[in-house]
Amino acid sequence: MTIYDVAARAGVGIATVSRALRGSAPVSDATRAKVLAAVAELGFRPSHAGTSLAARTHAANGIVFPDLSGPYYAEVLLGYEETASRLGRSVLVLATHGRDDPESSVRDLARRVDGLVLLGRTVPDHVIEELTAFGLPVVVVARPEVGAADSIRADGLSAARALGEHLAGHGFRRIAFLGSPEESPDVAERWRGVREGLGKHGIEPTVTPCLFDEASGTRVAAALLAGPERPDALVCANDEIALGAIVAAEEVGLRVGVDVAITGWDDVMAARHARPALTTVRQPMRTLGALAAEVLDQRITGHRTTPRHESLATDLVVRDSCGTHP
Amino acid sequence: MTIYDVAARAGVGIATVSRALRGSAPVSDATRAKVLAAVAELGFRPSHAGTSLAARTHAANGIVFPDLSGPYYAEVLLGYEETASRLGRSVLVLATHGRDDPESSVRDLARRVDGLVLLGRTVPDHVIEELTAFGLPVVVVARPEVGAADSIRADGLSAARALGEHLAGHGFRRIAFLGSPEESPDVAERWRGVREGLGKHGIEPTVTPCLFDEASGTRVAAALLAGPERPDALVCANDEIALGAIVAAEEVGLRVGVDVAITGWDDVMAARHARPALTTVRQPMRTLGALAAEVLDQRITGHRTTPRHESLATDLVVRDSCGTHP
DNA sequence: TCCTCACATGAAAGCGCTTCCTACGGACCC
DNA sequence: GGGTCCGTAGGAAGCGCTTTCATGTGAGGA
Repeated sequence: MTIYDVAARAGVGIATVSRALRGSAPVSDATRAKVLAAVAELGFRPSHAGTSLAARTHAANGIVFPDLSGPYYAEVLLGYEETASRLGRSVLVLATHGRDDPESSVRDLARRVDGLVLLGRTVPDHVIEELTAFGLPVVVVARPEVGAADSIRADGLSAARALGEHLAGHGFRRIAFLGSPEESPDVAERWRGVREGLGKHGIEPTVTPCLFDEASGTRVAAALLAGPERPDALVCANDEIALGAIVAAEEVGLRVGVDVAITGWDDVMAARHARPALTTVRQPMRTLGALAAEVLDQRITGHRTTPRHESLATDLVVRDSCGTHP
Repeated sequence: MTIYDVAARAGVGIATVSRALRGSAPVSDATRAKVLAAVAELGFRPSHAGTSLAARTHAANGIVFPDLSGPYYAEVLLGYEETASRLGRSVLVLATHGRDDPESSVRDLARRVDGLVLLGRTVPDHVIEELTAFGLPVVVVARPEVGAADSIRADGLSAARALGEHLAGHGFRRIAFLGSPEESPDVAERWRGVREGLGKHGIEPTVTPCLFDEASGTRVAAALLAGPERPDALVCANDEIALGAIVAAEEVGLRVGVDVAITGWDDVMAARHARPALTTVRQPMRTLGALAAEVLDQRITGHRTTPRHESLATDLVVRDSCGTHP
């Protein structure tokens, strides 16, 4: 079932079929009707490979995740897919997690899409620079600006400041931050904001490195809470750490929100169902994904040629884990 | 940067380059070395469209979700992507949720992949039958067998029976099932199992239709708990409904696990962080995805031509929301 | 020494589409 | 009524690759 069959059925040339279908050049109404009738009768759908080869376009976007576990990325993907498909593009996903050669995987992916969205620390900067230099539109999400790539991020600074001030207002003084600022710019920003917010009240928080999962949260929090200078507030770099920390606090008999405040980041579903409910920061993840698709589309279609850098606001969500409220 | 450039650089014909790269025919060691050197120097990577057109293959799999929200599907996708990419295939995702014409979207997707995985009720049976009749390998997940498609599911029957018996053992007698069995075979299976488990103890549960989200869970549970014959156990078709039901119970001052038991299904992250922690059923979602990729690959490569139908075991996870345990 | 054969290689024909270039009419103008 | 121009349509080239078919080369046998 090729364009030749349709052309033969409609009694026209293949060029005309192509034009009628794509609207790339004027076709008389009568001819268009004949073509469309033939297409319908034959159930013709253009071969993607053929189109792709001839038109040098893929009608597809890629999206690269460090990994897909956790609710965070799923939401981003959802927003991305929704918008991309509305713009007529398919979505190819790639998770670099646990992959032997992420760079090569990303390069391969780059050969079959018109543009690429990269989330976080998936590949080194030089790979991104190469891709953009090659002319491929790239959008980085939750990652510092690099090369000619567009970038989108959630601005955590003001929310982190607000969080710091809020904790100080509750009277907490010995604040520990759980997370590794040097490993991720996002975490660094949160750390900085919290520090600034607390600084206004003359409080100097400490920082303890921690991986992004529950088990690490439990382990690190347990060590801190059993230590000599027990903190009275644990500010965690994400919700999973915080949920793990709540477990640790409960295990040593501390009342979360009373004896020790615990806060997270991301507002995953578990955050509002935890007891006490977790104070956290909500990120517009679906919007992040949708915006990435849009920004990428502008580049692909050539509607824009200068880099665009967007920053989305985040919201502090105060619940009970940072102290009960009147 | 095409195969011609490589051929010129290596001083051979393009056919030889193709053979050397794909191993489709013998090439002398010396020639192969020359070709590989040229490839490395030029940084050549074959055009996907070209390969795809000539070889009539896409080296890509599709996966179609009803929607991507919720932790459930993200895990399936993760397992799928991991295995598919290990098998050398890219993954194209499509979420039919909120789409004006899911059938057409799926058909379009089908034109650019070598095989397709469909989750749940994304498109009508006749579409699947068409696709398989056309020769496209299709695997359905969490959906009844259809046409020549392979199928993979999680067996919820025995876990549901166990759940029913467990609740009866706790002494609960007025059991309400929240979910719509007629809308989904999965839910029907859970309903049936719970009913059978309770039936052994002479208990006849009721069923109340409910959508798959928290808000619906809260609404339906609130109505039931305020009704004339207040149930003492709510068996929910998934965790989100159950988490919503917990909220409803708390709002009317009932102690979950004491005054009313509440159970879910899926074991999402929030289930173990809820207080009381949610009794639920764990499904091997990542394995489901990985198995789908493998089963699909066997069909694509032609290693298998007869349909395969797999059923994976699920586990009852007993926590505190169904009554405290000694 | 000549012939056969296996093996390695190149030329060329597609794969299904887009698009440039050319050709054909009919309408319009002088 | 003849020439010009515009709108429409077809022929054919080419996108980058795979693969068939034909050819050349050296090793081995007679």
